[in-house]
Amino acid sequence: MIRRESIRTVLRQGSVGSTTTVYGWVRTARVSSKVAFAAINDGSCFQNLQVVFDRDLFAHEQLAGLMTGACVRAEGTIVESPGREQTHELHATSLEIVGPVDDAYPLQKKRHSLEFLRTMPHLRPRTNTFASVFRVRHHLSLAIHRFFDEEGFYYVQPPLITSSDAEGAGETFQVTTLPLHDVPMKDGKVDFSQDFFRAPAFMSVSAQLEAEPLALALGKVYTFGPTFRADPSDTRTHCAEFWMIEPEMAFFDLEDNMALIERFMRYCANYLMEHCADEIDFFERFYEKELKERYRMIQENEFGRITYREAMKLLTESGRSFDTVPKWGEDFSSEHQRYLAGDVFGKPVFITDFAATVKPFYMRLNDDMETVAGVDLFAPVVGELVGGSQREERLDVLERRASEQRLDMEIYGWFMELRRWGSAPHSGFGLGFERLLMYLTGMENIRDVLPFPRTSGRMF
RNA sequence: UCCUCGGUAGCUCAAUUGGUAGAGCGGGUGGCUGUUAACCACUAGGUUGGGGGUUCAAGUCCCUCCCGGGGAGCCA
Repeated sequence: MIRRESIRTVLRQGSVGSTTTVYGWVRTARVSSKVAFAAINDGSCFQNLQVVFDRDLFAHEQLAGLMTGACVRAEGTIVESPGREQTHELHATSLEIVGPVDDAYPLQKKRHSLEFLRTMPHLRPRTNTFASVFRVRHHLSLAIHRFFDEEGFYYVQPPLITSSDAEGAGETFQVTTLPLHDVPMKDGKVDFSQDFFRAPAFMSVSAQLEAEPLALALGKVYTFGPTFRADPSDTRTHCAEFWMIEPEMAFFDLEDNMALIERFMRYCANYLMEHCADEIDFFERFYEKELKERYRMIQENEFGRITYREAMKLLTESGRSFDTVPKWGEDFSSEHQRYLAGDVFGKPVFITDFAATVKPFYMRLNDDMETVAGVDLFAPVVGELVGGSQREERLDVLERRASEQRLDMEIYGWFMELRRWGSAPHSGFGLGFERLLMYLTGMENIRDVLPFPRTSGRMF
């Protein structure tokens, strides 16, 4: 058994005068004639531990192993530090170079570009930036589970392999065991009866369709899992494999839905402020100067609220010349989103009651017969964070809208049956986990908040 | 897929109208009585993304391909 204390434990609970053993990776080392210093980090917290070496006790060759990136074990006494930058440090009595590095080690103690670090996903977690991102990612995940648990939701796990392409979502990855060099054909088409499921199968692009039946039995449910999109879109906010949170609630209308989204965002912001203070300080210093203002905006203010109709009016009367002209019956472009969330409101803003033509068939038709009870939450910088709606619970209306959008009713058979027997008003939303993480860390590329990002054309 | 900007030492970047490729960091060697991404001295390190072209002469101009950043479209 390896005996050691984490640096987090040493710095937060270690008592002066006690001895301890730590393991960690060298961030930087300074050797002078009488004394040497090494800052080591084991990932347990943002701070490094300063280890001090009396040069009378350590051979020159041994200290030469304290190169940036080397894994070391240090044993010693915890003392108060005379230095300004840390309250405590470790006076070493022994040092072992557990995993040495040579001069080809690519990470230096100075700052690297994010582009360079993207080429080495196996090493970049050893940087302040990525270790912080992944610690925040952990805490945000926990915050999400806690929030929904406290709100009385059940965590459900819909399948990742599905039979249907969720309406409105993007392109799918197909799952097959058919031999790609010799695909069986029948009547000029692929013979899926010979495939694993005896039918075409896809990676899930949304859990919503499967979440609805669970909500209409358990009341309030949420999903939190990976989602796969084969869109060729190459942008800083898109990824082929990402995580989504998709709550679905019986007996929630659109107002209830929005109130839930607001409580959710506030809970996450509060939780991270409490658990990731060092990381948030770091991100504010190096990545997003207004980061804490962003948190305050979520914690202390109601989000903006505006209908699609009002938003269109605002855009057309703004006097701005947009590349895409805003037009009733069409969706907002990203410059429209940026204008509304960034310039007009300066905080996240709900857009509600969209023209029915821009939203999928399952959103509830409003009494005006031309808008639907959908809601999008646009945030400055990252754009669309949340998309949700009150679902259409009236069978006749749902069937009419589905046929208007020329959907294959066979695939949606069971979805229709939910409305045929014991139908209930219900709502839900979907939230991109990585986009939320981007918003709350200030990172501006989705590839930098995923440990091993998968994007079109690149597996790293 | 389209538009746009870029690719120079391991990293971050310089290099005037086309005229001898440099610096800081990192590495090596030595020095320094407690440093804070320490400091001082010396040193090694380059087919300027690949290929082709113009020119007496190309990192610099032209063509083409590759790779990366940003934007558009689509979406979360």
